[in-house]
Amino acid sequence: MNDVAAAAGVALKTVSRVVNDEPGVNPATADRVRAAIERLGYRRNDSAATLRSGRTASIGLVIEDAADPFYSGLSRAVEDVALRHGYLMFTGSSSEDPARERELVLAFCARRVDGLVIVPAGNDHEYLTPELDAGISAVFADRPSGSGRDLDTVLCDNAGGARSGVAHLIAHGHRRIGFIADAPSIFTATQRWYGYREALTQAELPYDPALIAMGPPEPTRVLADVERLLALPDPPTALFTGNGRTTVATLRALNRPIALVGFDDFDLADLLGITVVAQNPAGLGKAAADLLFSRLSGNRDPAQRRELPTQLIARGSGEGVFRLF
Amino acid sequence: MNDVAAAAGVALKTVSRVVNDEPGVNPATADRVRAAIERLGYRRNDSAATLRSGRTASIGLVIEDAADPFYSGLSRAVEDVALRHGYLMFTGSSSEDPARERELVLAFCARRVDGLVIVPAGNDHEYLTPELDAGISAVFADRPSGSGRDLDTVLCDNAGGARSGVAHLIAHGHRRIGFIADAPSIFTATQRWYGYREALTQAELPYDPALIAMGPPEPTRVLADVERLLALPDPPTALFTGNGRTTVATLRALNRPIALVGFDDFDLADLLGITVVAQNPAGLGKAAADLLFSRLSGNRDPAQRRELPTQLIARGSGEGVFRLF
DNA sequence: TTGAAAGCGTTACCAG
DNA sequence: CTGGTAACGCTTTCAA
Repeated sequence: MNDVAAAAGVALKTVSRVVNDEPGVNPATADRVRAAIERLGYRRNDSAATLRSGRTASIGLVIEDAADPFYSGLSRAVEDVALRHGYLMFTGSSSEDPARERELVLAFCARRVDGLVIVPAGNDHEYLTPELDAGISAVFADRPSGSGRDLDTVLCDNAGGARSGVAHLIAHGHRRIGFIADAPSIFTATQRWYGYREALTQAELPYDPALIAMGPPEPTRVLADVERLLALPDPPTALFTGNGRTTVATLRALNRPIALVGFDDFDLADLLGITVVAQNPAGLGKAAADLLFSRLSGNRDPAQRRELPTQLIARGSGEGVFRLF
Repeated sequence: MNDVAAAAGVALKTVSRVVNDEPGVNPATADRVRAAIERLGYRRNDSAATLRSGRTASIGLVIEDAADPFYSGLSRAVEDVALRHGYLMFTGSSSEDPARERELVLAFCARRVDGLVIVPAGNDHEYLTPELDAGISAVFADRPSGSGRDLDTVLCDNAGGARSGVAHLIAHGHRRIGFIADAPSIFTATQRWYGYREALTQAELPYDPALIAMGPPEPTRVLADVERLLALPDPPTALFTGNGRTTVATLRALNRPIALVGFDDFDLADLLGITVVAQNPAGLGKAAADLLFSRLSGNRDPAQRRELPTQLIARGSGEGVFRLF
């Protein structure tokens, strides 16, 4: 910038004004400066600007896995909002590891991001307190935090969605419905389990623990659980699966038709004729990012918790019409 | 850092040494410094470190769309390599818009990233020259650049993959094979088209332009093209589709069985029984990132171009066994 | 409309 | 092993 100033025959500050589109520069002078910038191939060093001004115009996003379609949809939505605000985005995948989540978040904070969107892998967010005190804003998406300061949170209606999916199966005459989902340690899995039970209660159906299969999302585990459920003396006539990965693993594990509704929509579910309770990953990301940017522009309201609706999409597998076998 | 130094009763420089794990600090002194750091909740400001040292320990990744499974797989692989090296990653989606690609890249450069992995949306990368001169490393992934300096490039074997897929259909007796793909302006589409023609030539089959349908990846366009091909007086008995999105759009457009092989594997292709030529997005990302980090650690060899192999996975649709209809 | 000087928080360099 | 001082490239503040 010094060189540019010298080349253009103006003061450093004037170059700064031109670079930042600040008002109050003679157009002719500005043109001269811009010519010098072009000629010297000058590019502003944002680190220096950050150091002085304290604002980086960047945010950090921590998700579970960038390669998972649900989180990549969320990620793209956050990115779009950020870019519209002129912000850049750091991304990191926690792989469901609280320590890695923490490292990523703190590394982003050391880079002095202005804000964070976090899909919590862990439950404890005390480690955020010093950063929040230092003025960094943060929003939780997809899952809430169990501890630490009360922060903006955007979730989907997990319990309600599961309730509607299970109620749909009940409406089609099913009385024994298997529930296959992630481990209860995962917030969303527990909420959907809760919705499953609510639907049974509303229909005055008994709750049978033998029909519940919650555990890690590995295909082999799901396969074993599907086989266990179907081998019961009084087997389920329908299955409700707790998320996209589980639905797909279940489909791969099945070798004969059975009524099925899955939480999460996924690509090609339409061609396979799978009835799903769809949530909206992009909507979740957009809502979280919008909330973050309202904080960044000064919103000091109490922390809010938003819950996005789900949508039941009937495609056959929940209504006794099977394409897959 | 000043406060920490005061609290620990040492000089600024000593704190810096402790923070950066530099050798030559008395362990007792170091402990005292660390205690002060803990007590004051101090976090190093990376912007200032960057300003002084010139290294940011961060890279930028520009892909076509973070929500696309192919690019999200690539993205996750790049991220893993970066994190293993202690680097953070900026991500941006170009949406196939050269101007947006350029803006993202230059914004990353203004943040003084040490390196870039770029999936080119545009063909002209002259704009990179000043950045490269300034010492930033860059690697192209998935597609090469048409102009600008010769840079490391990682591609998959597009022509060879298409050739093997089409040859597979020919081996199963097909003599008229439709080719549905992205517009010829996309490098990968053109390469695969080339492979398609090679396979015909090798089998001494005629090339019929009426069987070619290249254009934007919109479902409506694909639908129209599928209908056009099937309505030909001498319609194709098989289709070769040029990428994952096109394959899925084609499947949605079909209403009766026809032999089909698609470029790109995708989730659930196994359940749908779709034969594909699989490329490896994670492998592409890893190779590109490895190449970038070898440059960052001083490798000054001439730019290299790597081509990753593809793999034909037969699942039925290419062999006359259909699950979908 | 323009400029000069101070200072952001760190690391580099040289001295002790 | 430890410390002082300069400097990184910019923005802020104040003055002209």
